[in-house]
Amino acid sequence: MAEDTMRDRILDAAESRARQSGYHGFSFRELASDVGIKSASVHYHFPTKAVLAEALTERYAQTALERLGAPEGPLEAFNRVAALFREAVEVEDKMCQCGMFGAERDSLPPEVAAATERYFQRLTELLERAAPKNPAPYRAETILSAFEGALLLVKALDDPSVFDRVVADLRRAY
Amino acid sequence: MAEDTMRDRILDAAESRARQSGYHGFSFRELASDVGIKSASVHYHFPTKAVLAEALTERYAQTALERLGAPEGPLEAFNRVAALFREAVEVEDKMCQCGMFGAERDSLPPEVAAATERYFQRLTELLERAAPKNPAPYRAETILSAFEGALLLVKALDDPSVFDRVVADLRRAY
DNA sequence: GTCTATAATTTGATAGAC
DNA sequence: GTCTATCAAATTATAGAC
Repeated sequence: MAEDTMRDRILDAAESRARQSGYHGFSFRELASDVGIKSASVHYHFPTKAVLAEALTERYAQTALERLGAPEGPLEAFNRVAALFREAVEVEDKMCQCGMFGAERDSLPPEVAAATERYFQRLTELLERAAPKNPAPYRAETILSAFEGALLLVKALDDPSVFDRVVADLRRAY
Repeated sequence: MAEDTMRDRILDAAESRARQSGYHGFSFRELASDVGIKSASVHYHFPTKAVLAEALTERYAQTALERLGAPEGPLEAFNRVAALFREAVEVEDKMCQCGMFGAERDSLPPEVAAATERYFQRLTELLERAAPKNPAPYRAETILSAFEGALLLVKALDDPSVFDRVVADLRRAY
């Protein structure tokens, strides 16, 4: 969100809409309107929707992974990931973008599906590196599932407070 | 899936496509093609897409809640819900339909959003009724989050085995 | 109930002027 | 880089014949 190039502003608009409506839920014309240009000009920056969505996913993944860094223990890893997901709920009131694309995966252009998969692979690795087999072998997948699902429940129930309860409950089981 | 009326066949096709691509990811023409009629004939059964999606969500919710019944203890409730979600992964290889619509909620027609919300409210109540404050107050939301998120991770990572690991991990923490 | 035909709008995408 | 203009295809939905 820092850079103010038109390319980034388009990606900002795309991220907002994709996280609310999914890949099939936004159009070039809507993005163009959001940033104050015409849809033909969006195609100058991103030739196809697949290219745009791939760039969007890469940017989202890079930003998230940079913010997480390399936590040293299982608790710090848990807390950092929890803080990251909490921001999606409390600040942006939206799904995780990769969670949205992950759910839609089978109807996504292959390069977008692949970029989405890479994000979750890296997130899983980051968590497992911080908590090797402790307290259980696949705890990383459970934590990610619970967080992604908590965002989903927040939207489905229209109740942001669900997220904090799930995190507290999960922390207790840690 | 039992009744063989055209109405039910259309809903079957809609469910399959909605669980793969979301509300914005399927069209009347595709459904018509799936069941061997023309899109105008789909409109005879469901005047608008919103009406169709609402009926679809009601049917999905009713089927799921009937199958769950009224489990007597927390373990039985956990096992029944786990079995229900497992079927979505192993048999149908698709998202939970209400999970999909829940994620897309803010871009859904209001009646579809409302039907989706009701499903999760009832699921939560069912779990809380079976496990009152045991072992923790909001465990029901955590379990639902983990299951919905596990389906999402299965799709995102294209790895069905994620689901069983998450369930095993969750059961351990029970 | 299903069809043909069609309306009105939107979609992703391209050509070419400036 | 952004525009106007345009395209071919797809979208939800309706009217009316059979």
